[in-house]
Amino acid sequence: MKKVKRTTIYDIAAKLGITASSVSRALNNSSQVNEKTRELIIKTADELNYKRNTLASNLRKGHSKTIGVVVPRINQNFFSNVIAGIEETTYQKGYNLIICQSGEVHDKEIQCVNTLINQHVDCIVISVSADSYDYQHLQNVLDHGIQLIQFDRVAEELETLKVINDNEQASFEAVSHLIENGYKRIALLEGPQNLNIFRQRKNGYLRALETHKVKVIDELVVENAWTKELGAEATRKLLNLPHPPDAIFASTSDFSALGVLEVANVMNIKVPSELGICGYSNEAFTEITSPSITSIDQFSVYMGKTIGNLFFQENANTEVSVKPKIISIKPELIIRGSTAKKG
Amino acid sequence: MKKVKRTTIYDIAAKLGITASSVSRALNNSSQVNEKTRELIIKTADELNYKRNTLASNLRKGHSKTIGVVVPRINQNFFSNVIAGIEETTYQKGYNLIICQSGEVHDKEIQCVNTLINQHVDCIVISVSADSYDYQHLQNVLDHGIQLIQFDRVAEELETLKVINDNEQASFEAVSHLIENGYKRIALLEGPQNLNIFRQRKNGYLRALETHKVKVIDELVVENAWTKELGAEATRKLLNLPHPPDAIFASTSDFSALGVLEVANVMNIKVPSELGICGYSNEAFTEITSPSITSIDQFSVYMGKTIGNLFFQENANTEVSVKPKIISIKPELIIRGSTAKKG
DNA sequence: ATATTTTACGCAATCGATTGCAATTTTTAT
DNA sequence: ATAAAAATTGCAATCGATTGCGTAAAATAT
Repeated sequence: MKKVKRTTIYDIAAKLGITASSVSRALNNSSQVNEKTRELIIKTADELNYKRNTLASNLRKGHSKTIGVVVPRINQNFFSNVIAGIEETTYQKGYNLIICQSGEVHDKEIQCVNTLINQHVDCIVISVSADSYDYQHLQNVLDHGIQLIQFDRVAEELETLKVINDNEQASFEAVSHLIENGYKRIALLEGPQNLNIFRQRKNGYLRALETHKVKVIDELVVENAWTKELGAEATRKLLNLPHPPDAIFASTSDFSALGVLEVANVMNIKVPSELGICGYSNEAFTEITSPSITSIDQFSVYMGKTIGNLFFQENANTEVSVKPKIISIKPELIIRGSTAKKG
Repeated sequence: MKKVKRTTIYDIAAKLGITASSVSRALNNSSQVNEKTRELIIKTADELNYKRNTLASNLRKGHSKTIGVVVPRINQNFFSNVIAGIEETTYQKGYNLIICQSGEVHDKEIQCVNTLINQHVDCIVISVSADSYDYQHLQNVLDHGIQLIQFDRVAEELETLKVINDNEQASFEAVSHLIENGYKRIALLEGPQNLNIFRQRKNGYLRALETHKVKVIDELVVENAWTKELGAEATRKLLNLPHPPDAIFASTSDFSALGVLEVANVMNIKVPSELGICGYSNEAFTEITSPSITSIDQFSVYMGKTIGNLFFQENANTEVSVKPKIISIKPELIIRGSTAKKG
C-alpha cells in the first residue's frame, strides 16, 4: 500500500497527446482552452482518478489556502466552538484549517506558530496561552507577511486584527445585575491578570461597584480562582470570613462558579437567597444545576464565523490594510436561578 | 504587508558564497557537511529569519507530514477530546493536523475526504457521519495509498485500521447493572441503526436481557431518540404507556438521558426509585445533575492518543501491513445516583 | 613524498502545477 | 482569396527544497 504512483497532469497529457499546460488550464477553468478539449481532459482526469497535488499547486502559487489556528486547548468548549465557526466559514471558500494546541505553555505556543509559518499558512488565528509573557513570535508572523488575527485572549499592544468579547461591559452588567437584585457584598474570583480578558472583567466589576456607589473590599477579590477546585477553595475562605460575601462573581469560568455552588451546598448556605452566584461562559451545564447558574454567553461559534469573515474581507482588500481592525462582540448576560435573591 | 519576499536557502547560499545544496544539508543535519560551515549556515539562517518552506520540502519528499481528521462536529465533546488526543501524540513527532467537519452530511464528508487527498495528507482519520450510506470515498483513500484510520463510527465492511469502543460490552454491563439493581422493565433509546455504534449498543442491551432471562418488550425500544429533545419526547410516550418502564437506558447520549431526567422531574416521577436512568458518554454534566446520571466513559482523549500511536506504529512497518488491525477500547460504566434503586 | 581513503561541496535533475510568451491554428474581416 | 484578429496550444521557466552523482580538497596511510 505504500508506493502508489499518483496520476499527475503529465499522465493525463501523455494519454491525450497534449501538454500539461493545457491540462492545467482545463482543470483551472481557464478561458484559453477549447471547450471540447477541456471536456476530454476532465473526462480522462476522472477516469485516471486524478487528484490535484495541492502541495505543488500552492508552492507555485505562493500561498497555501490554509489557515493555522492556535488555541490553548482544542477540547475546551469555548475554543472548540470558535474553531467550528471558523471552519464553517472558511471551508466553503476552499480553505483548510491546521489546528494546534499550545496547552497554555508559552514555549509550545512559539513552536506551533513557527510550524505554521513553515507551512506557509495564509493566516494565523490565535488565542494566546495563559503564561505568555512576550509576543516576539507574533511579531514574527507579521514580519513574514502572514495575516494575524487574535481573538479572545489578545496581546493588546500588538497592532493586529482582533476579534474579542466586550468583557468589561459584560462584567459590568453582571455585577450591576447582582447589585440591583439586592446583593451587597460581592466577591470577585479573578483570573491571571496578564491576560487581557481577566483584566477587563475585573475592570467591569470595579466600574459596576463604582457606578452603584458600592465600596470595593479588597479581601473579597481572590486571585487565580480558575478551576472548579480553585473556585471551591476560594469560596471556602470567603465564606469563613468574619464578614462573608453575599454574592460571588466567578469571572474566570462557569467551572469556577460550579465550585462555588458545591461548596455553598456543603456548607448549607442557600443559593440564591443567602449567596448569589454568577459564572462566565454559559457552559451547557449552567442550565441544569440546581439552582441553575446565571452566566454570560460569549457567542463562541459566532465569534469563529466572524473571524473567518474578517479574514476574507481583509484579503479582498488589495489595498494596504487600513488601521488594525478590532471587532468586539457583545456577550449576553443569561439570568438564571442562582442570582434570584428577590424572586 | 502583502508581498513579503521570504528568505530561501538560495539567499543564505548567496550570502555565504556557497550552494543551496549545502545549506539544505546543513539545515537537515546531514553528516556530509563540515561542522564549521554548518554553524555558519545556521547562524546566517537565523539572522535572515529563515523559515523552511514546508510546501517545497514536502513536494520534493513526497509526503506532507500532515494528518487529516474528519468528524461530524468539531465542537462535540467526544470528538474534540479525540482530536486533542491525536494532536498531542502527533504534534511531538512533527505532524500537523488538518481538521474538517462533515456536519453529519454525507456529501460534505466526501468533499472533505477529497480535499484531504488533494492535500497529500499521510493519513486520514475519520468517524463517519450519521447519514453515510456508501463508502466509495473511503475506498478511494486507500486507492491513493493513504493510510486510513476509522474510529468510533466505522464502516465495518471496509478493511482498514479501526479504533473503537467495545460498545456492545459497555451496553451489556450498563443494562446488567440496571437489572441487578432491581429494575424490571428497561427501555432502550436507540440511535440510527446504520451506525455500527448504535447497533452494537442495542446488541449489548439485548444480550443483557437475554442473559438475565428478561423478556424483550418491543414497545420499550424507541428509535432515534438522539438529542435531549427527542429523548424527552420518547420519555413522555414511554411513561404514559399502560405498562411504563421502570428504567431507561439512553444509549444514544447523555443529552438524551438528560431529556429523560427532565421529563421525569416534570411528571413528578422519582429518580432513581421509580425510574432508573443510564446515559452514554460520561459528559461532564452527568456528575452535577440531581440525581447525578449513571453513564459510560469512552476515554475519548485516550482514544485519540491510541489513534496517533497506531499511525506511527503502522508507519514504522516498512513491511506490507499485516491484516487490518482493530483496537478496541473498553469503556467504563460510571455508576451514579440515577440508577441507585436499592440504595 | 606518493597513493589512497574520507570528507566536503557543487552540479543538475526532480517533485507537480502554473503561467508569460511564442507559435500555430482557426475564425473573421476585407 | 488574402490579410488581420482571435482562439488554442506548446515551450520553458518557475516556485523552494532535496538528493544522487561527481569532483576537488583534506586527511590518512604507505
